[in-house]
Amino acid sequence: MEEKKMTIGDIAQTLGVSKTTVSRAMSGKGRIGEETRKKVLDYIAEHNYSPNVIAKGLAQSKTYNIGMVLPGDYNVAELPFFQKCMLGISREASARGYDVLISMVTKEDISQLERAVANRKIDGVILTRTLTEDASIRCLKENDVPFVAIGSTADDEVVQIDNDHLRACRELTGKILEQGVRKLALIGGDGNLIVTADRLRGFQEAVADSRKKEKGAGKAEAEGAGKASEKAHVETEAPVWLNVEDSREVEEIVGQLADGSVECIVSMDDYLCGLVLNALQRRQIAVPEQMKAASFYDSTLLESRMIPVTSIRFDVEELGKKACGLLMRILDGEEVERRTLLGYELCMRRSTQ
Amino acid sequence: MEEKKMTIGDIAQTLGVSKTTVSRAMSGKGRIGEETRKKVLDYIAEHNYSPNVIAKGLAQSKTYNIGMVLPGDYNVAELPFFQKCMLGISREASARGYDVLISMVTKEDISQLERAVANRKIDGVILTRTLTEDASIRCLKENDVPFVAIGSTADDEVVQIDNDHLRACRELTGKILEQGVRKLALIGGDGNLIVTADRLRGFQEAVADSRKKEKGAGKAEAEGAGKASEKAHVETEAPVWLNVEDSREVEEIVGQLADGSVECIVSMDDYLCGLVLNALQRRQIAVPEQMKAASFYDSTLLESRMIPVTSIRFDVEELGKKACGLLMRILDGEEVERRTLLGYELCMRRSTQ
DNA sequence: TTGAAAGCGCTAACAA
DNA sequence: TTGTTAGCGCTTTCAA
Repeated sequence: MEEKKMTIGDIAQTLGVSKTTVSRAMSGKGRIGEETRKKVLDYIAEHNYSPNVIAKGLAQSKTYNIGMVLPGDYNVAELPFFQKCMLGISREASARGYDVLISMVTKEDISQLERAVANRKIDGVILTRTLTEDASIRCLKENDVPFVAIGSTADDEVVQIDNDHLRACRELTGKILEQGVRKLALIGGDGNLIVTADRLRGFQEAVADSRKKEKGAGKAEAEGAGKASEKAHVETEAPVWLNVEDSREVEEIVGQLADGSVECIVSMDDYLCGLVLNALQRRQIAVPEQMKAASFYDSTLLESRMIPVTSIRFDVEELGKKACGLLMRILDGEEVERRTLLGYELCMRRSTQ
Repeated sequence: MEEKKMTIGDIAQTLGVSKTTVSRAMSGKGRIGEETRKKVLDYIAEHNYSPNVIAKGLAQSKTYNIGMVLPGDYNVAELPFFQKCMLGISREASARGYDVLISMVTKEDISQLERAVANRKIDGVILTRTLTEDASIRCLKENDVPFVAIGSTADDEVVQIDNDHLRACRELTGKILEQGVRKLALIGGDGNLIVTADRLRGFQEAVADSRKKEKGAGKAEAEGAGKASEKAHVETEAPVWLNVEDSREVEEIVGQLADGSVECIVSMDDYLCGLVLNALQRRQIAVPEQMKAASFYDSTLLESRMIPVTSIRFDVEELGKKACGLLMRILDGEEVERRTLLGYELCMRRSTQ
């Protein structure tokens, strides 16, 4: 009853041309008279016909769908990161005539992705995070499905894009150290994630850097001050906890740190940082006077907190967009850069003053 | 190079049967000899062939995709609700052989949904929220796309499913009133959302109810107490703020309420409640001693807070699953109930003690 | 510049 | 019980 059921054949018939002509007019491929072309396009516009993408896809062995792989784990999935990323991807895909199909996977179960691949429902895939031992990546490679990974991976064959977490964490840590804070601690989540490892390295590099500088300074001083510098090094040795999951663990860690052995706690995401702030508050430890805090992502999770929290901000929507753009280029047969690093923004706030 | 490119024709040929036979063996439709059937299925299993769903779809005018419509607004999209919902939907869909295609829409721009519909990429749609003036609903109706709405709407033609927010809010409010709290306030977000209206009504009904009871009690007393009861009524008149968006507004509201005119603030979602707790903390108002607080959703947003917050918990994954189940039944041509109300769980916690 | 015809991989009458 | 034959709506050689 709608124009909906109109086909390329109907148009051809009423216009007295062949289906081929109509097809050509729309795609712009192949020679076609400017006149007839206009005639067809006008008709199409007037009756707002839109072609059946499924049929088109069948003929071209394309689907005009891209798959987006999301974590299906309970707590992880809630992070605002994935939603923002989805926005970027879906906008970019939409602008290019693609739709986004989702597959929610866990470390153990990637059946949704496997199904989408086996059913040939997608032309390519965007992974929204990477694991050290990534079943999704294996699946995609085995089936020759083009994909790009948001996040980093050691596998050089993988087209990957991410914010520069290593540098971000190094700069953040460095800035805090520059402010005169000596004793830092780092708390992070899943150690299987490559970001976690990257941030850890950034953190450690900054700490080591500062130690080196002090050593230099120490040496200069040492000529008059003897062993004083020796102790400074030790103090810069920074404790790290990974695979931290719930508030119980955080409580315990904060308990251990609160004895004055540490001056600033860097958390690897806003959820963890929230738990840290919470634990501190419970112990009546004032931020930033008695303990400083810094975090990653700068999401709404911390927005509603008492003190503005020093944080790294990533433009996640842009990340999603760029990732999608990369995938599109791959689908178009272009060669693309294997590794893209996006920037970040350091937001120094009251929590580390 | 993979078995991937195998078609029903190849199988038919190597097995010396017709394509129809293979098709029948797989679908179970039409008569077919138990023997040949087994032969075909065995072959398929052995070579792990999986049929081309696109081609199948074209032949049946089906896509085996359902659309999921998500809010593309910035702050809203971050709510954990949608992620959980997505999990439920995608699990159920997957189990039934469907994939999930996403469309992110805003109040002004539903172009992604329109595209998916125009391109016939989806067999049906699940809306994850409803607006009073809903462009998505209009679009779906106009194009005869089957859909179910998560959330409520006045439109009786729409198949809708939701948790019973009205009762939930009424019970929550009632419980708090029963505890002897007199003066309540309600803070909510977008007044355009039907849930907002429902919760408001629940709140007001509970307040009115309690007033009525007091009136009854008041009358009994009145014989000896004169005008005392008169005042009690006035105190139960509860202030309501809707369309509250950011921390600035919340700060202002809490400032007004903190003069002792109100004993408990009910927030319509965890984000708002977080802002309220924040504002209270800033003013050194102790929860629950000086001000009680209650919220909706019981999400991780509040999990990392000092005090456990009284809240309504909804099983959102279940909601998504059920919604998807409903849609599947509609797609199968079944008649389904127009309105499904799911339960909730009242979690009374320290914040209202 | 245009059109006819053969597919894309599958389903579904209709025969056999 | 099985096979034949048309399609589904579009693209794409290959001729004209």
